[in-house]
Amino acid sequence: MPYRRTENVVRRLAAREQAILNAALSLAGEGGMEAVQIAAVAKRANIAAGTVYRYFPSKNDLVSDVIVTVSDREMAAIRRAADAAPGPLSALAACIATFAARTLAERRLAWAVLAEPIEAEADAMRLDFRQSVAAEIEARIRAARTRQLLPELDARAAAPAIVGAVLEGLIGPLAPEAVDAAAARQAVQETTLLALRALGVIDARARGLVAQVPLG
Amino acid sequence: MPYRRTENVVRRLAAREQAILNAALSLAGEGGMEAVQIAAVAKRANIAAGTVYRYFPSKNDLVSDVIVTVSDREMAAIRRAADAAPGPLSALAACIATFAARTLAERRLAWAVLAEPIEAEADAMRLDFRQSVAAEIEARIRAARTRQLLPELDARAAAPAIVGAVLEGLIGPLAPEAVDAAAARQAVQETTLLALRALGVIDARARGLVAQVPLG
DNA sequence: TAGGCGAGTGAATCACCATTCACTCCATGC
DNA sequence: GCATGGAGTGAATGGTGATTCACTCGCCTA
Repeated sequence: MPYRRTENVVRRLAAREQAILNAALSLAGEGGMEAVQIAAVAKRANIAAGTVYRYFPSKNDLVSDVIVTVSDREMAAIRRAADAAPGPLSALAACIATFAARTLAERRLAWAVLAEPIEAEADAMRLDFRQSVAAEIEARIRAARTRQLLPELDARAAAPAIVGAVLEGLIGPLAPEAVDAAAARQAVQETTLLALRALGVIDARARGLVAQVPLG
Repeated sequence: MPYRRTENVVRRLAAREQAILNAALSLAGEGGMEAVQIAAVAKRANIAAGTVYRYFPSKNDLVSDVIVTVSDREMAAIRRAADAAPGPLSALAACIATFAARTLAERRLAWAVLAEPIEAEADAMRLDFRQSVAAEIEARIRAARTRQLLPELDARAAAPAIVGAVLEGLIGPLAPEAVDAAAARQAVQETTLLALRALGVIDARARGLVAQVPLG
């Protein structure tokens, strides 16, 4: 007769799955996706390599889950910031600035999850994430355009470009290193301004659109 | 007594090295860096795998050489286009548009050489390439700023962002596919306009700065 | 033309990791 | 208590792909 799952066991299983996910996440945050190796994840989660496979069918599934986890968290933060803004234009600004600030705050993880090419299967999740960010920006652009707050432009094409500009400008290999919090804040503001100008907002700074920079 | 290298031999050796480089380049252009495998390169160059190692100490060296080759060619094209422009602002526009157009014309190769993470050693060459492009753009921005043709901005930070916007907007995974030559031309123009607006050029189109789009 | 250098070869080796599986052991259910 | 389901283990396996090396053979020198 099959055993029933004790309350205790259920909790332990869930905790262990979470531990594996956390281990993978922290490894990705430290050394990029290449550091996410089953042996390393297992070690960090204090279990044997084989045990990982009791929770995730394959490494790809694990990596996918890591990406989805990060994606959900980040998208929620971005939407929250944008929704809290007083108008369409400042929502757009908040959207970009939040994405920029949080990305910069966790450079390595963001890079691993957004930019590093990986196995095809997990790659789909990464694409979803990028797509979500771009879609959100695109939606905010359209909202602003509807109210005549932006000049005519191709939102569908502009959104990915904005994502690229933020990533490359802030966490790409050529991006100037932000030494301290002030420098980081400054970099986020500059990048947001650049993005808004690209979309046709000439005087964002004067209008106070980039004043409120989210933490990270 | 060591043999001297006959004229014929020298030519054959050079030809073979070139063949290997070309094989690697075409493979990268078709399937990205992961397609650049010693066995595949050797096969395409009609030689044995071991022979590759008579010409390149390691795969990394081969990949580095591929990147340098592409980099030199592209940088020359970009500089040529910019230098041929009538003024600083149109030089800047030409610089960006040329980079964009040529990148789009060879999406896969450009992606392989500019964006795909690879082994650390070869990665240095890739960085050099990105750095060169960004530096060129940065220089053109400064030149335009000197003549008061652009508003105040941090050229050092803006240049990488422009590179990112072009890459992501044109050949990134989210970029709209350019179906035909007209669509490609259109996409390059849009992206260039976006970049110029980001830098504070409000009426680039009206001023005809993006009219002349290089081929590819 | 004989002798021998060194380019060319490609099967074997090495390294790196994901994945498997025969086994252990603890908690469950009677 | 005792039999047993199933989580946990980690050494062994397998696949992929770079790199090596003992050997062959064509071309150069004398």
